[in-house]
Amino acid sequence: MLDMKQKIKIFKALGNETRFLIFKNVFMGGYTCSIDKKDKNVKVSPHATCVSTIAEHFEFSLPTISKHLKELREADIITMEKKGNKIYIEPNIETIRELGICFGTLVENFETNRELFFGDVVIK
Amino acid sequence: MLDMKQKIKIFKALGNETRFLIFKNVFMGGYTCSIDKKDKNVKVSPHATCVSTIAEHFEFSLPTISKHLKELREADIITMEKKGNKIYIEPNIETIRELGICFGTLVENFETNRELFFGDVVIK
DNA sequence: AATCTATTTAGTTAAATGCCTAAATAGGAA
DNA sequence: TTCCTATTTAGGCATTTAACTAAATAGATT
Repeated sequence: MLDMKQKIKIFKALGNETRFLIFKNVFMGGYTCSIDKKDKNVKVSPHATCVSTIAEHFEFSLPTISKHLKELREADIITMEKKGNKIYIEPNIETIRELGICFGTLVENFETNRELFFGDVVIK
Repeated sequence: MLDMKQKIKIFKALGNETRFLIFKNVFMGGYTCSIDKKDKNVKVSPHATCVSTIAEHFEFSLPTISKHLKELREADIITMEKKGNKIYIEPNIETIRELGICFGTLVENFETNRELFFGDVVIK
């Protein structure tokens, strides 16, 4: 389960438009590094992409995108795996699933507590 | 449904430890404004609290807490309703529910796409 | 070995953030 | 009206963030 520090890191990472869009970009997948299409030996999921391929879709410099990717990785919502001189990036679906569960549980508990223990009352 | 700007606002709001804890505090409820217990006419949910009551639980100044609460309200994850000279604060469960659904859908779609359309493949 | 490709690190800068105290506003009670 | 309570606004300051360019590193290719 995600602890508080980890959740805050994730929220911070996604609370910036550029990083949010990079994450969306990684998550949606759809374009792989162009070179890989020629390389028969590179085994990657079609979701995988690499730093410079992502950077192509943004106006920002490569170092800026690299730094953002690092923050997304530290929040554990993407993975970055080095193969050769490139880094393959994929969404970390497990973390996203856990986060979804956290919100679900929160909502569920809230409603349960409210109904069973409190309800809307007039305080006297 | 929550649009992108709204989601980013929510993540930004929760991506700061103080605000995360304030939100948790509001969400967990448990303590109402002390004065309300004496006032038979104030109709509030037991989850409701007010700015100064929240501030009591933090080391930071009242204006700082007030500013953080404003940001949580602008992210639409809490509500603030003025009654008399106090402001009653409650979690906005609807927004949290929607956010949970967003993550759930994201995970679901990811898996569906992966299985139906791609699978892990070797790119040639 | 020299070069090319992919990425990160370092150093700089402007803007945003998170905190503070003091003052202003708004409503309730004496 | 005056005072008290609750909250926000204003202004200031230190830190962090998000961007840049230039240089360094690491691996692949010639």
